[in-house]
Amino acid sequence: MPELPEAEAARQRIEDGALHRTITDIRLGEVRHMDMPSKPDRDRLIGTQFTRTHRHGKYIFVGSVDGPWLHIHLGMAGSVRVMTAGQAEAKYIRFTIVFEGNHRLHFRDPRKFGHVELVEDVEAFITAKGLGPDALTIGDNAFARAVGGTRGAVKSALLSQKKLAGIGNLWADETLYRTGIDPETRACDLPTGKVTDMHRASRDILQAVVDTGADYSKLPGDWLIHHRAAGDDCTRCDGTITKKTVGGRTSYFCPDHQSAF
DNA sequence: TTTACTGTTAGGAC
DNA sequence: TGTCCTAACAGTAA
Repeated sequence: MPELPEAEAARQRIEDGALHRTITDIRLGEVRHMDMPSKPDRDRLIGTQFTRTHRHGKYIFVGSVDGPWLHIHLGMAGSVRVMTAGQAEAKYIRFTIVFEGNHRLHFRDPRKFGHVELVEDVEAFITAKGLGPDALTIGDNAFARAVGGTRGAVKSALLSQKKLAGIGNLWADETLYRTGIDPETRACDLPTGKVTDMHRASRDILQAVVDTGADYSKLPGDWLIHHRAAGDDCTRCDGTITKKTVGGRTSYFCPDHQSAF
């Protein structure tokens, strides 16, 4: 369920298990309708080694010192695993990098919303995509500029990768739940203090999820993530969790303690 | 069998 | 020109 924490966990797995090994082969699985590197692009990587990783929002990059970067986006259901020789293949593997000794980096994506491509320059790529600052490292002022001024629903602002890169549906809801803000509130109507609260909350939430390796079962029981069902009891007041579509996304919130401004 | 889904983006409305 | 919203993408699982 990939948002920033899953992308960071994936980057870490790549960092730990896929660097400094010579690439001997690249295999594609069933990739109809998916964007994947062309044969010439794949051939460019054969014989090289990855030496570094980078992540911006939900976008993952793996690169060598002077070669191109491989960009992986997990989409809606993608995941990355490093496998050693002898480990069984899973289903829905779309892209495999084989290293010497049959060490493998797998990109698994049942729903095929993810993609993989070669990128020459990470900064230029981020600029071209129009991505905002990374949600984990953005400062107070930049956050206020990015999210504070817009006229649409505050939840839509949090979800906009152009304003702020990395927050998805789940952690946008979690942020608003913790800060007591109705997801439909116009961002420009929020008092400055509330915008700061949102920044702190989103950063703390994302960092906490990253710290668990994006294992939701290790997150505290009073988080909204464990109560995303209409009719569940609110864990912060006597209210009831309610479901509503905001900005085209399913949103869970508590109308009792999440107020409009 | 029907419905919902964590992300991104093209295209249209305002 | 800019901002915002909706629909569509593909496949699975409840």
